[in-house]
Amino acid sequence: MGRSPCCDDKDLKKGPWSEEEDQKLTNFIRTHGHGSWRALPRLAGLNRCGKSCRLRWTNYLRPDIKRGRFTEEEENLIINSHKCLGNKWSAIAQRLPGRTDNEIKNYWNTHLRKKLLNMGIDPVTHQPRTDVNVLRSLNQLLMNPNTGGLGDNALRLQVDVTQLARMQLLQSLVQALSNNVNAPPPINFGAMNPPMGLAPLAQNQQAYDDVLQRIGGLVNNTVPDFGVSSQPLNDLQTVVNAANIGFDVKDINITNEVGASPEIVNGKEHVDAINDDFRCGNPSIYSQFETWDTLNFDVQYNDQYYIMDQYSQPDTCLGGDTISYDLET
DNA sequence: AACCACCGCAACCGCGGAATG
DNA sequence: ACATTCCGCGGTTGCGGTGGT
Repeated sequence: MGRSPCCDDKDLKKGPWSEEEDQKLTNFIRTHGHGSWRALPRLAGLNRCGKSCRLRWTNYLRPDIKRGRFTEEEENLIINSHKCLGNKWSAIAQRLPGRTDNEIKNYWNTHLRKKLLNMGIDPVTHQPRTDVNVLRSLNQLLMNPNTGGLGDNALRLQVDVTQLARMQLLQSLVQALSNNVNAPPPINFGAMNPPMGLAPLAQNQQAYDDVLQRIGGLVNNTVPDFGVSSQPLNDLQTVVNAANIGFDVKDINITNEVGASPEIVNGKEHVDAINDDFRCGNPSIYSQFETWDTLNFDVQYNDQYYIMDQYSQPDTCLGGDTISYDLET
């Protein structure tokens, strides 16, 4: 019931589109718009069903479609969006101008899924994989003499396992902190880097990069609720303490470059009530977080203060969107 | 050169829900 | 309120290209 008989006609052509068909479809839509997809094929002189025409147009012929390889930024955006939205390809596509849901879906299934699996991350939950197969392969690598037995690989694996345990501990910790129903959602750490040294940032490029990456990782994999209290700040500090990164979060604020007047909440500058309420899991307000919002972190490290700026994607923004950051003393 | 396996991608299929009568 | 039509979405398929043997 309620099903379209659209493609029942056995005389309708299926399969790859010819250049002539593409031309007919493009010309018709440029002149008349697509209107009713069902009526379009007849009006345009095409022996196709409306559904096939719509698909060909939206996935291939549309003039604003971006071709070519996905950039690293696009990859990150897809992964971050997938973390929050799951397989909502059309919703994800809205955040990548010029990319179609079909293209993103294909790219996910052929590249990104495997990439995450290779990184030991479950592409469904975006959590570190702890399933039997992973443990088995870890065990095999540890025992296999061809991989050096207890050589470099084994040591690296030990570090991985330690990191895994550390992450699970941290996640449990934050979970416990979030028992209050009014508390923000638990923070998802994603993959963590090995602990950094404590050398002064300015004299240690690696440490500097690690802090950037660690903060980026924390925020990037977090969709913090910057709600009407300073609770998220407390939570982030808790995380920072637990992760033993070695700096103090002094302030968090969001500024907005698209016209909203910042307001002060508990001494913190916020964009507005809607943005403050922004959180993962409520797609209806995703679009409220505007273009080029900036997330600022003031941090203290070895008695020095740093200002961390994180810029969102140049589109609507999900929490955790990050493409670049600057560190200023 | 021939065969095979794998991969990437365009296109199809079927479902759910909104719109319409 | 109900039946029917239409659209959009996510899952799946199958073809063509490519690389390995």
